[in-house]
Amino acid sequence: MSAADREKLESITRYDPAEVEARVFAEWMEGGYFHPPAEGTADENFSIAIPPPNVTGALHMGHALNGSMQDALVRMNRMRGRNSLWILGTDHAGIATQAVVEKTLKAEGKDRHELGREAFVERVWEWKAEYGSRIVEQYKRLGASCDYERERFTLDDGYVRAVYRVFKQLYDKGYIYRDHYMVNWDPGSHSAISDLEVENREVEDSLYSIDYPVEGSDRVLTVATVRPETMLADTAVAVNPNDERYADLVGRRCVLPLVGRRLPIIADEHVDVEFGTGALKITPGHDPNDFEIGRKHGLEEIGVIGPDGRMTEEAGEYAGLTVGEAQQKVIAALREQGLLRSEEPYVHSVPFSHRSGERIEPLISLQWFCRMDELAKPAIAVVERDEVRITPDQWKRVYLDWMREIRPWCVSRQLWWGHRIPVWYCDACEETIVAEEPPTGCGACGGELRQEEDVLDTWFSSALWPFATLGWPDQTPELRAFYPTSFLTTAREILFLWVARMIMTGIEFAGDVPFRDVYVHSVIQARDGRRMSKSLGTGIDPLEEIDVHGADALRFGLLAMSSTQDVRFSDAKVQQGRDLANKLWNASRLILLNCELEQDQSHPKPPQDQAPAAVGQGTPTPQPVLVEDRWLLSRLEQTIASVTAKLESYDFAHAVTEAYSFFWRDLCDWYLEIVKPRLYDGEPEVSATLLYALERLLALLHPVMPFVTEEIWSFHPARRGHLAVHPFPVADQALFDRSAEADVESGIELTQRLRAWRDLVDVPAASVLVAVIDGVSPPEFVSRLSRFEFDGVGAEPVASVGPVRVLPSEELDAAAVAVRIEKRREELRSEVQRAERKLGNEGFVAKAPVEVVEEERGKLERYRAELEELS
RNA sequence: GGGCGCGUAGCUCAGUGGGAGAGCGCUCGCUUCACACGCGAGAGGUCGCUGGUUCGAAACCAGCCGUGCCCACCA
Repeated sequence: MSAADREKLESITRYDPAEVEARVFAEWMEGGYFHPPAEGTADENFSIAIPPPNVTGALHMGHALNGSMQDALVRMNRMRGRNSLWILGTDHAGIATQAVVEKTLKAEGKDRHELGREAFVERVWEWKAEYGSRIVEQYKRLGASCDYERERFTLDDGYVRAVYRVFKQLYDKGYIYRDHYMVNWDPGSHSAISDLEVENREVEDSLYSIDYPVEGSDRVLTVATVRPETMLADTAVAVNPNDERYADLVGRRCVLPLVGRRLPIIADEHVDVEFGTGALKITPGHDPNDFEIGRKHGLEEIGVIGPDGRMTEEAGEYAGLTVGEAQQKVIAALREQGLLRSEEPYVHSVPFSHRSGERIEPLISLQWFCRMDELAKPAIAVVERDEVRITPDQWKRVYLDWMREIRPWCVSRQLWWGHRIPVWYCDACEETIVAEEPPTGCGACGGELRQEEDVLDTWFSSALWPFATLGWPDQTPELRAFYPTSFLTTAREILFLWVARMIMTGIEFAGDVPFRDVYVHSVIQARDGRRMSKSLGTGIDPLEEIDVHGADALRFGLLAMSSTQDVRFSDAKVQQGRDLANKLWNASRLILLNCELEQDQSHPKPPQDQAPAAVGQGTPTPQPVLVEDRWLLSRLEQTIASVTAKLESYDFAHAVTEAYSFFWRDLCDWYLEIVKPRLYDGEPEVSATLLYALERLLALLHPVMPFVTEEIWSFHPARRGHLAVHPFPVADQALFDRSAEADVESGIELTQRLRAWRDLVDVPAASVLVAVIDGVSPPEFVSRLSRFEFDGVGAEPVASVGPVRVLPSEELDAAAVAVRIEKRREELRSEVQRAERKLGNEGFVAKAPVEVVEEERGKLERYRAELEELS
């Protein structure tokens, strides 16, 4: 070790992530480790496509958790020598990005219509150039080992080609079509949105009952509605066909109040006899159910509410009013005419735009749709057959249930920022042309063409992410080497929005599923159990956590928190991660400053050009003789086996806590304390064991805590290259040693009993007690770590702790000892009672497995013997 | 309305048929030559409630109470 390194290790007693992280990350980038060659096959390689964050986004806890999981797996596989690609990129996020830029325009006192489409889009690109890489930089802070050289954007040129190719092919297959249909109109973004972008919220409204006079009769039909203003667009009244009260009215007409239109009275199964009076006003233009009923019965579709959220000319005297104003005016008019029968408070669920937060206005408009049923079929089959495995498996059923009920997808959006739909219209001959490249003129009449104004739903392009990022539709080397990807982690909220659609498009266009494994991770909630959300102000900023505690601490904490169920964010877990990083640093200082490799086994620093994956493990496998060394290595190898298995099965929380407990308890609390005298003596065998264990432990932890492990590794005498590309340890079963484990663990147990005994009889911590051993001597360390000397002579013992007979001494207070002994007797009596009761149960002895019964008998015997001794 | 979860120590959570666990917090004791972001020792739980299955239940089953999420076109 160089003098400078030694000086650093000696002087820095607290790990400082802020000093380390940027420097280490730069070294990885310089090494090019995250940019694998496009070689080999997808089966040999490992790849993940990151769920692309919005360009407008900032790293939030969901990204951080998701990124920690993905990075752990990518790093582990990279260390195994596989070509590992984690592809990174951002989503153009149509509505969100357009909204951001519109806001900056507004601040300048302009709006996008003044600028015009072209200039506006130009403006958004400028915004993207300036701010679009923010989230990518934030992923670097987390330590994410993405391939930053292959960064993609859903609107870059190649990606647009993929989107147009897919659109065209779906159109040619007849899946994509244009129709006047009921859509979710979002007045906030002035666009249609898909069903999946709608969230229902409970709202308190008023339920109005209104009398519709029946034509040529003195009867009335009383209908109930929460939206009286839509009555202006009513085109029928419906009753249930089995409703005898109204059987005679079906086929007749009633008169629409305020408007005077004659409305047919129709019969439809949809109407609930029990609800209200059993009569339902039908507004096909502004209610999704009524729309269905209207199409079934061939009713007229009238629109009285426009895309601007105001009443249209069709609304007559109400034209120009907002929906709310119109409602008040309609109610006032009805009340005046005595047709308002009642008004009562009513709580029901109402659709809101997930994007803008505004209340959805259902209305009929001309939109592009994609029918999904045929695409869904194979996507259902692959999940049924587990060719795409969804974990935890309850989500498999959720996926399948949804896919089996899938409905057409409204893919057009009335925005300017996005993939402009590749459709051209000829006004001269009414020809519609769908093409991947802009056509020069109308093929039929040579007339001028104008392109569709609408853009595609953002999710239409993200659905292609796993293969479009690899260069599809070209048959690129990347596509061959990394498709299908290996794995996807996701929040469940985008299971339908994104995951299902990737599976469908992957099968249809890339010829295979996009990934083999989907892991649906839990949601980290705010500390108080509410949702983390910007608007609620409940978000916790991962970057602040990184600033304060370090990226490794946050990563460890998030993985430790993660679980199959949702959990509240735990500062304690992040702190545990920070403490772990610090302890790793300090334990490593102790080891590195006191251990040396045998001369001929140490290696020079690696040449820069050395192929890292080709470098094997640096420290030679030790051949330990002493029981504590064998114990440590046995525990180490078992931990490697277990942690690896847990990472591979996405059980991150248990993986990290198990590694933690091996390191903290076994290595630091026990092994290091046990071997300190040998360590300070410079004994070669301890050096060999510790350097070996440290190397393997650092490698094991590196996927979870890459920075601190890499930093420590830079001081390790066996280092030949970066840990990021160091071989990942494979458990060496030859080092498993059950008997060493049993011996050391019983020594540990005895040490703890002796320490507890001392504490309870109030012996000063520093004083050494004298005792003799009755029977087999425990391992050497027991005496030292418990501050007992086992070579006493003469005197009558004053107490027994296991095989240890404590001899009298000045520091021992006889009364305290007596109290302690009585306490132990109590414990033993209760244990004996419990065991006797159990063994006295005939059913237990007869039916429980033999080994369980035997174990119980053994315990009883031991307790009785100890009790005997104490009497 | 349908579906899926959850209810275990003061807090946040593990634990899925054989004597209740972790981290944090709390108490007591330690300036022990890696670390006070540390070391040692403790206290603390009728495992939501009620029944059932079993020799044995925190775990399995049923019901109830509480709580969270997803899906759904009753105005």
